[in-house]
Amino acid sequence: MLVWERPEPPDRPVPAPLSRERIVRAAIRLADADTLEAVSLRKVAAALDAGPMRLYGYIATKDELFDLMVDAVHAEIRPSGDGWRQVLISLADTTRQAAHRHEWFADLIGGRPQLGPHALARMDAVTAALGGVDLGTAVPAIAAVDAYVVGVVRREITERRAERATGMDKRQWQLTYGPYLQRTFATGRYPALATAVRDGPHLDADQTFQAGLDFLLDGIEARIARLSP
Amino acid sequence: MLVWERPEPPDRPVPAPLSRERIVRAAIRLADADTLEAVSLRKVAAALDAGPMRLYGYIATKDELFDLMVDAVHAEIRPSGDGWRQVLISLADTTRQAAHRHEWFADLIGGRPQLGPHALARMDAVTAALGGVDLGTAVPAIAAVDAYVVGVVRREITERRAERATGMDKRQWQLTYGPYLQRTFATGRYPALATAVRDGPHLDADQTFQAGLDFLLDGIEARIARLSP
DNA sequence: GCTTGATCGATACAGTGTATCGATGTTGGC
DNA sequence: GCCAACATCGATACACTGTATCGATCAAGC
Repeated sequence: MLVWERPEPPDRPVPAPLSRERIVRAAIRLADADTLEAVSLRKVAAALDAGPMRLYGYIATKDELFDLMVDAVHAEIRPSGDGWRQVLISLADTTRQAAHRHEWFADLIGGRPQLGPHALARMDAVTAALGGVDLGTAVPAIAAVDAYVVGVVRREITERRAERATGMDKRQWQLTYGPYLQRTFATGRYPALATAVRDGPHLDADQTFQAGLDFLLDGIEARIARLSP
Repeated sequence: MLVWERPEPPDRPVPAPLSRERIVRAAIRLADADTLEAVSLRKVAAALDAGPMRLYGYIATKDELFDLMVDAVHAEIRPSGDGWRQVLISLADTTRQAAHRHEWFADLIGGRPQLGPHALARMDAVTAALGGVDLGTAVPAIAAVDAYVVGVVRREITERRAERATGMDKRQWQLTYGPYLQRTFATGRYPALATAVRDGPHLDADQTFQAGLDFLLDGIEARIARLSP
């Protein structure tokens, strides 16, 4: 064959160079589209036209990939506002919104040390914004809001999945879990809970989130007021 | 061979009858001794002298086994006390203690709907104990405390594991993560966080937990006082 | 006593994370 | 310019996972 007739190089001549960022983005795409369990090193590698072992040049282990995914989400969390109260509200809100955008975030949050650059940057921003508050209050206050958000986000995502697993809306969910709950409530074993469910407030997710956050912030406010009258 | 010389039946003549409870106990033993990841259906079955598929007569799926494990832990959580504040403190404390006894609990808590009999019984007991509080406040208050505890417990167990992974005590941990943190702090990228770590309060786990819980309870108390002056 | 039916668990399958190590490409020495 | 030594990379392999399948096994009914 004549050299000048050499066929075109294949469509993907040189495999696109990999990077931690590309790997993390591919993993997040997989997790967003499905579940965290859908993220396997093989699938991530396949999405990048690479063999599984290729990834190990960039990440040491699958857990490290998860850590990087979590830190990437922290980059999306940018609390802002005037005054400590608004900043903490914003911290809670933006974290919650990020978890709603990336449901798998709820599975990882709080489960690994958060020492990535973006997580630290977010903590730094919040700490700076609370500059007016004495550190003895600010530090536990931030920790408390963080913990509360972790718990709320997990519960919310869990409930959302349960609803989605049975049908699509809340009506369907009640139809599926209803019989079981009806039966167990009918035993009369949980009388207080039954009346609370029947007569108590029927708050939606946003309202419940706000109510708990208000408790927390009111408690913090009381302490601040106590210290600087 | 003569029939009356028939050898003794094997040491385990009849395989011990299985039950959900025995299976769950075996799984919890495995998880307590190691990690949740150490719980595989094969190992659980082996601990009960059974083949893996034998378990499927009692549980439908591995997730269901996890749900049962979580509910078994809920049976250990028995909040008590006089007055709504003490009951909520007890709810938080006993939940936290259960998580410290079963570290894997932190991996599952909040991650699945908690509709098992013991979880419902615990919720019923708490709801009943808050009988004196108007339902519009009691329901979100319980939810908030629950969420807060979930977040705290996850953070605590995560930190404990990180410490244990590097050595055995906090000194070792600082020696290992120290250089990385020192380097990142030395960049000056997180000035507010750096001063907070340097000058802020050095609370231990118990104190941080108490501080956040106090914020929450003070906020709840304020609302109760506002409603019934 | 034989057939039929149900039950149970050994085998098999598709998938996982990652250790190993030979093929490959690159560089240094002469 | 050529070859050898070295480093790098990723295909193969391994041990393990949850669980579907379905043939062997045992009990019931006539």
